[in-house]
Amino acid sequence: MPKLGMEPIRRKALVDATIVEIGRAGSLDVTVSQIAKRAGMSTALAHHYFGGKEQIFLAAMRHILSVYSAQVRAALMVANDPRARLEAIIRASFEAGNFRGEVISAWMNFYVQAQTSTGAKRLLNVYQARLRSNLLHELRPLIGQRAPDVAANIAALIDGLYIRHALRTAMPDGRLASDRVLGCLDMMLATPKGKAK
Amino acid sequence: MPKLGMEPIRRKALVDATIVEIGRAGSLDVTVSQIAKRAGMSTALAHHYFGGKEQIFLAAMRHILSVYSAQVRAALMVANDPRARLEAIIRASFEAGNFRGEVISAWMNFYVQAQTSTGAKRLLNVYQARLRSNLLHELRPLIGQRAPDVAANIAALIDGLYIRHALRTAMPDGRLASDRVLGCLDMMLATPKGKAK
Amino acid sequence: MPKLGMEPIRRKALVDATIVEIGRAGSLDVTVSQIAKRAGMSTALAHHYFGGKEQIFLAAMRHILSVYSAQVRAALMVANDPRARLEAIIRASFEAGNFRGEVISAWMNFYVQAQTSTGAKRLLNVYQARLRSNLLHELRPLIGQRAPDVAANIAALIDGLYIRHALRTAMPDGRLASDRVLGCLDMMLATPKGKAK
Amino acid sequence: MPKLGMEPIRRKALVDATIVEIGRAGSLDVTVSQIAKRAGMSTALAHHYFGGKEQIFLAAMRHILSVYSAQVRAALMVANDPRARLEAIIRASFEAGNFRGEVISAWMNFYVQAQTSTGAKRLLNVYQARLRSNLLHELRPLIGQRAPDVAANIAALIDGLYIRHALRTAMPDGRLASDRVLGCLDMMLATPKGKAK
DNA sequence: AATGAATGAGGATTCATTCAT
DNA sequence: GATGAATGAATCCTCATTCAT
Repeated sequence: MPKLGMEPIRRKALVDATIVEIGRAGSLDVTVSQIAKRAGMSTALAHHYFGGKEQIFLAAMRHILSVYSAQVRAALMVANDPRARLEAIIRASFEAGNFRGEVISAWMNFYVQAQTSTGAKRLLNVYQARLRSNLLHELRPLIGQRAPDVAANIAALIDGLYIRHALRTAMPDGRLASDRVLGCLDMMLATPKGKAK
Repeated sequence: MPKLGMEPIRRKALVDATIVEIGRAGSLDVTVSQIAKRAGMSTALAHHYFGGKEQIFLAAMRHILSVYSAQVRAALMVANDPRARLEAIIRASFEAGNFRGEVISAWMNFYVQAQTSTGAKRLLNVYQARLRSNLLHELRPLIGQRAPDVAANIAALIDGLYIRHALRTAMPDGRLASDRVLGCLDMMLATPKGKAK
Repeated sequence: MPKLGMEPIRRKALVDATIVEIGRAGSLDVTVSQIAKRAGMSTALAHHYFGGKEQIFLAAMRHILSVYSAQVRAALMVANDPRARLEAIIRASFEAGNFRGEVISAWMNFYVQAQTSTGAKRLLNVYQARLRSNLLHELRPLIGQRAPDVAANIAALIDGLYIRHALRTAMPDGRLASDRVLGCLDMMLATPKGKAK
Repeated sequence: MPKLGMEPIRRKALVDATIVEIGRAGSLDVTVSQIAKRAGMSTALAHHYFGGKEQIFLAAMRHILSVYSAQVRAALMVANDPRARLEAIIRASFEAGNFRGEVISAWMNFYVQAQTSTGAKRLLNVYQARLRSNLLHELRPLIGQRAPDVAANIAALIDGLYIRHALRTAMPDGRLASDRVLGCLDMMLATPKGKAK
């Protein structure tokens, strides 16, 4: 019965199961047992492949971030001018795949876990840095020195919209959210330096 | 040792201890035992006064929100025109008392807990609604119909800046954060309807 | 506010509350706190008057037994011949005041407590002995040597009917129960020694 | 140490340990810890196999009832006429295996638990119904319409003798007890309808 | 007489993790 | 590779009881 090359399959199953379970529970209070059961294996095997609970969580996080990254990259490919590329980055953040109750919940929880786990903290820092650098790269040609400031605003806005949906009052609507961010973006692009006030 | 009228004293001690411990741990994985010890009493007494762990957490949350509320109200008192009042609301959000590692951490955790606990969810909804209504009230005289949209942007921005500080990379700096929000606010106030894009 | 002669009032309140609470809970898993609250006083006072939980239970038991005793004595007063007196004893056992869900439950629980508490055991032994002696006293004139045997049967039958109602399937009906016992009694009285089989 | 197929072994060990411990304590105030220790395992494992304390108790009860059932069935096999079968049923009730201090104690406690636990209540109802139906089945050919009445008497008598031994004044003697019930039975069988009184 | 305050001890339950097979 | 077996440690919570006032 031992099959060859089971490892990647098992790992993937566990990562997927972890995200689902965190989403379902709405918190990191998810037992290895639940995860393993959903992934169709014993807890012992889960430990065997990942070494421990924290590492399972980290792998799940890494997965979410890499999916998000890939989406951004793909969107950037097909956009031609800076403004279009900014839009691509922003829309990718609220893509249907990411901007779902489950993933929002997992995301929030990762922020909490980052308080404790250096691994989680590092991953979130990578995410923040990458988002900032992506934005900066497209903003510079458009607004030069004001780019860092606007990038920070946009990034905060994105995260803020995420957290505001963590309460699950209404179904998350990615289109609405990215339109809001784009509205702000255009406003900032249009405002000449130091004009306001 | 037993004196009369200990209840409010004990409750306050527990609430304070809870916030400190959540801040220290960076998560809600705080035991009643830790809280009680820091508050200088037995776990049994903590249970006696609050009934259970969740209620202790809720009380801590309620405390944080009410402190914040009081600060907003106080700031609104001394501000005379709408723009000043908006500034007051925003600055209150990043006041030194609130915008501290500990409180930010507690805050994030409450968002997570809101996924599970209806009590926590309700409290956060109250916070969001109150912030929105405060902003709206001052924005309407200034920009009329655009007020709801701008209010949503500002609110998201505030929350986003909070979450961005949850990683504790640098000391949270309230001045910087509120300046950033104010910058955006002024930009939005200055932009005539539909001009951008 | 300290009133004179409160002691008997408080004790009675506690005993009554105990019986009610045991009946309500259907088990001895009743906290001193519940009893004290129902009796309208603090747990500390309950301890002050009785010294401890077990003693409160014993007092409740003693009360039930003494009420029962009084009923038997009263019934015996007005009965003139042995047969009538036997009927009086039996009917008293199933009197409405005793043969109620609550009391049956308490009764059952006292049997259980007798396994642990010598006090409870002693009280139940007194009850059993008194019932036996009462029955014997009336049976002897009627059937002489067969009296001990018949007394034991009747006693077992009474207890058996109690236990059978502990499941609370139907409302306990004292009339039915005592008719049943009386039916058996008359059968035994009518059967000449050694006739059966 | 871990071998396969431990589950039934562990469950049996726990059930046995439960009966012993209830017998020893004379009450249901038995901790899972005590039971697990006597069964030679950790409390965690006990919970793993049974899910909780109440279920352990129910399993113990079910075991006692099924042993009793088996004895009745076995005894019925070798008895040929109704009277013999009645005797078999009655003697089985007081068989040495059942009519022991420990089991009597457990039995009494189950009656108490039935006040709270629907599972326990159901099991005792099954016992009572089965006993009644067994008795009825044999009594009908002998006494026809009087069967239900006599069955109820016999059943109550059996339970009454059990409860009377719960005080553990003397060693329970099954022979004596069943002789007493048989004596009553024969008396009832011999008494023509309505003759007494 | 009466009580609010306080706690130590204990109990059910959960869970991550390890191990032998 | 895979798992059932097993547990130690921890956690929340309850409760009888004591004590100072």
